[in-house]
Amino acid sequence: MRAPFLLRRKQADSVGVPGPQCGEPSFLTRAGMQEAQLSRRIGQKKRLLEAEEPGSDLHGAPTPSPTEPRLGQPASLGPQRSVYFSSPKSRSARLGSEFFDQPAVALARAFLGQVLVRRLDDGTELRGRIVETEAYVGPEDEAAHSRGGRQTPRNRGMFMKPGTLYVYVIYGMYFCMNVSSRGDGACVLLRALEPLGGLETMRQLRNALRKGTVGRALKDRELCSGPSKLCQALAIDKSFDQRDLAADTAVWMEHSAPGTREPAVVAAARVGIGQAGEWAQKPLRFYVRGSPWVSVVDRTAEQNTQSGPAVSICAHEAF
DNA sequence: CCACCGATATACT
DNA sequence: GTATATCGGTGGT
Repeated sequence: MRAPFLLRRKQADSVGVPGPQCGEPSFLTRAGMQEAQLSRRIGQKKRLLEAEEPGSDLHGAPTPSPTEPRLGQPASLGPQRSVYFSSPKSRSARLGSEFFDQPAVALARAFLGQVLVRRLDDGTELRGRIVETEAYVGPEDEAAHSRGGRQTPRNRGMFMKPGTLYVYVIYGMYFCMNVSSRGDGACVLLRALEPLGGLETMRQLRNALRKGTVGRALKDRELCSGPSKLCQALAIDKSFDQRDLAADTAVWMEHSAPGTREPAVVAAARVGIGQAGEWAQKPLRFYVRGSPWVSVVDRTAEQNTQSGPAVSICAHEAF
């Protein structure tokens, strides 16, 4: 049962990381293998992929671009000021540093509806709307990796400037992706996306890493409905740890389309927090009410949350 | 729908 | 050695 998984790993190893990117850390593990593997798979299935997804997926050549200059190009110089009112002309609604500079709870809520974008080495852009997040508020938060002010090589990203990614390995085989917020040791975990573009590539990436039967096709709802699922679907791994979401060329966040209504938000207890005492109960998980893309629905929390459809909450909501 | 289980890197007792 | 911000398969209700 385990054999196919190991086998795939070995094959990927022997193929090796494409590694053309200057500046990419060379200790890439999974995602490096993912992309190597994906390139091969895409080679095989290119026609299939081209048939679907008229928009953004796979317009480029399957060969990886020679370099991926990941430091200091567009975003840091660019149109930082008008994040909220970016001109209709500039296709870039990219969120800049100032957006991430909010306390964890505010940022966790503000993320809902925004679009996470991942550009692969071959130019493929994968997109998903954020529908579920969790806030980890800092050293006082017993459920946070930064509890008690702990700082280790692993969680350093939590203490870096707002917008810094904190990607860590969980249960030995999966990744979770966080964004540092304002406040030392505070961050926001991304838990679920509504996939918007590059779904077939996401399916490939997810399938490539699944153990056991390789056969069955994943439903759209299984692509990004969980913190580690979305990392698989977007090929996010440890090499993304401590990158700047406001400046990186392979991953960034875009403001939701103008005119998009604020989603009704449910506040619920965080998932997978067992031994964190009172902190385990606090409503620090936020998700879009009614979204089918959320990983775990909490009916009780939905009843206790007074927010109905967006129209009726205006008077009462106290963000 | 649910409970159980195994896989297994990292931090901590 | 033990716990963990998970996932997917199996088998039950």
